[in-house]
Amino acid sequence: MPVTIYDIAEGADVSIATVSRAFNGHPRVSETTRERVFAVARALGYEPHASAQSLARQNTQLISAVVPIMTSAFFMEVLRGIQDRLDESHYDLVVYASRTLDSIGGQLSRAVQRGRADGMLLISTPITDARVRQILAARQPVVLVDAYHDDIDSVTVDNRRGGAVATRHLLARGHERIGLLLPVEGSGPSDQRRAGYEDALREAGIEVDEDLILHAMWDHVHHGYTRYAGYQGMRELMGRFEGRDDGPTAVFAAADVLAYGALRAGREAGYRAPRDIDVIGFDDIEPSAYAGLSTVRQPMYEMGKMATELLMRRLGNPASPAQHTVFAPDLVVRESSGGSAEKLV
Amino acid sequence: MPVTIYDIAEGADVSIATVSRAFNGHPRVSETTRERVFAVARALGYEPHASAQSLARQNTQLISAVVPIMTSAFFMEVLRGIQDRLDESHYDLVVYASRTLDSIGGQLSRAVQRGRADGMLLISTPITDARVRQILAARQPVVLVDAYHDDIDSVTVDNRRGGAVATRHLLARGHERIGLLLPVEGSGPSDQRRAGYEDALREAGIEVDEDLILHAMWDHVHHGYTRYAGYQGMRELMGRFEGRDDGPTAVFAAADVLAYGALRAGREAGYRAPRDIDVIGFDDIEPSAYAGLSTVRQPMYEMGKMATELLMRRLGNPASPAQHTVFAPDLVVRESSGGSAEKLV
DNA sequence: GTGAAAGCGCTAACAG
DNA sequence: CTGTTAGCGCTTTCAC
Repeated sequence: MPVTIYDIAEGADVSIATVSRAFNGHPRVSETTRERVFAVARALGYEPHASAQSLARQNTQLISAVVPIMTSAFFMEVLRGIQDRLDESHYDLVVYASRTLDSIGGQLSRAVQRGRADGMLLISTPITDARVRQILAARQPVVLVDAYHDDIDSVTVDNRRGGAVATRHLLARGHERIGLLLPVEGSGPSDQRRAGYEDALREAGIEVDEDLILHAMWDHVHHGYTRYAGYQGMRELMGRFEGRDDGPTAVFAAADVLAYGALRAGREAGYRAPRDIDVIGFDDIEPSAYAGLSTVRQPMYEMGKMATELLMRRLGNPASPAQHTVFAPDLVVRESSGGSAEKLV
Repeated sequence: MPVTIYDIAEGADVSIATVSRAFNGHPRVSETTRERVFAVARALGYEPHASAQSLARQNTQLISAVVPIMTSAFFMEVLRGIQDRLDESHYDLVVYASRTLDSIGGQLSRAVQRGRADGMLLISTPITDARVRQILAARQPVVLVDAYHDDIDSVTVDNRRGGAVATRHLLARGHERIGLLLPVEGSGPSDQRRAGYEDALREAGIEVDEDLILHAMWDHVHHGYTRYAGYQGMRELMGRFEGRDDGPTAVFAAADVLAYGALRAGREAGYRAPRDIDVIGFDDIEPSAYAGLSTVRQPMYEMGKMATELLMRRLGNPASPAQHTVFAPDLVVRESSGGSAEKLV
């Protein structure tokens, strides 16, 4: 039978209140009783019951993270950051990983259940009005990562600037016909990346050509954030310029996974990057280093850490106005756009 | 103020017991009152309080997973399997990711706290006697993944056979001097992989040469499971045969990350795989496909799923004898040992 | 400094 | 079919 404060109260000949105080470091417990309590507790192998504490204290010491699992490589890095910050706290992490972007609503509902967690981290979760209501109704502190809403704390990378950085790199390499591969329409971050792409082109005095821009129409459940979507997207893009001489000489894929698929489609068509076509992605997930993919890096670890930091603060101060942290993206040049391959592996 | 069963009992003009019964699908509640209860609950936006339920029911509907975060790529795949199985249940997942293999004890302690979770998944966690005691004392169902102990359910891959498979592949490619790169000594899985390596050599009538075998002495906190350890290990190995002509013509790295480092060290020394040296790893984590690394694949997704399945069963039947599931490893030939590179990306 | 007692919100006998 | 009541294990006033 598990041992409770009653057992140790009896053993130490004090009341359960004193045991509780002793364990919670309450100042007004005499040194001698405190020691006696601890001695008995140790002898009996006592451990406070988490659920009972949660109920009495009205908090769980749990924070939850909701994440679409197809962003796994991205999430792992963010998770490292979360974990590092959490290690300094007394919070544990419960993970709600949804298989598709649409089932994420269900995971969210579980995560916001009363008494489940004290706060919530939403990673790469598209924020619809319905979800905002759900979140607000839960009266739980929330921090968004890689997503944005005016009224909710968020940590993002400057996607627009990132899009521009990627595009400028390609422009600097002499390209003027630059394809843009996007996930399905309506994703906040990728809309921004597109805006950056257009910014850079206009800067360079180049007109935006819709023929060069393509939204994935595949893998809708993953909102087009898959290798397959990139593969099909690239084929489609190449198909548009079949037999013409004004096809793209470079491609900016708005996510690394899209770039992987694009590289493959290009390869199948006989194009090698960067010999025949330059390719750059966005994210810099782990495999990209091995694939030699040029990309725009999001500081995922830092984003996770910062998001957790913000959440910890908000836990202590729920009323303060929403805070938005924006990280700067970094250009990472690898062989897919002419960089040296020597840094690989 | 959050709404409780008392509020909805009052609103529906029944007792709290009836509300509780209605929500728990108890058969003996009349259809009419049930509907009335639900109506009021919906109107008031009632949601049961998780902690209160946990305390009263003496279970949390939470299962925990303890994992060393440096096995992240491995873990992500396992996590997918866990999540898929969990989606069919009413359990949520709390993740204890430790930064080093040594701090895993602390995470374990948090995970086993009374009232925290109903069961536990230990991923790639070395099982010492002290930990076994800790686990047993917690009286929590536990399933090990990628780790083994007689008295605890486990899901593993046949590491010995995997080691033999990798080695035989190299032997079949004509190699007779095969280097073996291992993490620090004493890791269960890698000891088995080494045993398989020796099995294969003996089968082929080749004597085991200790000079060809090397334990990482770097990155002790990660028990040598890092790229850096592989890098240094490979340099050390090459150093041993400096100026001799009996150096290894192939290397079996007991983990993919070690292989990455080894490839790099080889490259720096002017060796390219597979032109000058064959390299094969173990695990088949995601980047390996991009790196073109031949490897022995562990079915990580299936292992996660199976482990969760076993845990669910044990939750219902705590007393049954420990069950050990062993998966067969798969050889995956890629360009680092002569396979076609066309499948990359 | 310590104890008594009233919750925290829900479940589960036990009655009826 | 439904209500009463006693917990689940711990925290926290409020007294002394």
